[in-house]
Amino acid sequence: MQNTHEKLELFVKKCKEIGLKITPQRLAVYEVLLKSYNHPTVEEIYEEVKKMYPYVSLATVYRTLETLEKIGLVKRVCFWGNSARYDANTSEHHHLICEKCGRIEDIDLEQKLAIPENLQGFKTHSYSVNIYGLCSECQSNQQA
Amino acid sequence: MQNTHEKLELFVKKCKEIGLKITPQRLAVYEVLLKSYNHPTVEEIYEEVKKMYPYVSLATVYRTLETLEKIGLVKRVCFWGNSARYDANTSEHHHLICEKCGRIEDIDLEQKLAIPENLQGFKTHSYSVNIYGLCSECQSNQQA
DNA sequence: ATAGAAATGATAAATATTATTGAAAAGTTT
DNA sequence: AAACTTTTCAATAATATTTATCATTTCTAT
Ligand SMILES: [Mn+2]
Ligand SMILES: [Mn+2]
Ligand SMILES: [Zn+2]
Ligand SMILES: [Zn+2]
Repeated sequence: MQNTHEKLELFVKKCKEIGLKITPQRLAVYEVLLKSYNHPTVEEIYEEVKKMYPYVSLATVYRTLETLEKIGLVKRVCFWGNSARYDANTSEHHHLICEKCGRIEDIDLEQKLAIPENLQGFKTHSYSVNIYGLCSECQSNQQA
Repeated sequence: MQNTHEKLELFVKKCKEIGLKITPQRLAVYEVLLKSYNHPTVEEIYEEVKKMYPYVSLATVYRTLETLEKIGLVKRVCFWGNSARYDANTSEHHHLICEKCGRIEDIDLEQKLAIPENLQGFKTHSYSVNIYGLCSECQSNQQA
């Protein structure tokens, strides 16, 4: 597992390769996402970035996330609620989702699925497992 | 596997039990979803319902889908794009998603995952697998 | 048939996302 | 370095999606 600093260096390297400019905003958006483990919404990332760059625009955050996704450094996750959430952890991993509050946690599943490369005409390349349930907090709230 | 008619009867029965009124709009929305196997968006369901009830309101479709989900007759799926999609197939099954065009197909995976009832404090109750790839149509388009 | 409760339709409001645009920054050529 | 071209930026406008409001209609039990 790489640390934030190494990941940021990788980002800089990748940008140079592709010919993307390394702007403070891009770095800030990526850094915020690297440091957050709760799969934040665009709005949440925006609020965090604003602490460093108060004049940043929400549209810039949207654009940057789109760019980061395109070059494969972040993933868009969208299993709950109706706003997109992002994840800087691009390694194959799975999610535990609270159906009450929407909390999304990473989970490392030992069990692996063997997915055929071709399935119903699709050429497959990855899979993800979402496990649904109630987080501990929501469980205690429900009892009350 | 029940047919549409049986499912609609079950719906009527369930409504009576819970005290929900059986309105033509509700039946129409559910019927449209029962007959569609492509996980349509709300807008798509609305367009279909309008063919039967030209004066139906989009808000009613949203409301009805929410109600149907609440009583467990439909599921909201949201893995691609940024509008909700619905599925009247509530049995445990999984999905094949084309990352190019967003097509979502059902898939019957023989492999099963054994999910512990308790995981990281969560009380789990179900899981779903999303397999990502390119549909056959998008594969041929890409070669051109 | 009537009354009361609940649902609908039309529309407004709220959220979420994308497109546009002019300016600034960076890169190139001379 | 100046002039020119290209890329990116930020702000805003525009669009898309979802939810709330409320007067009216419909459903259901009596
Ligand atoms: Mn994750
Ligand atoms: Mn399905
Ligand atoms: Zn929760
Ligand atoms: Zn496709």
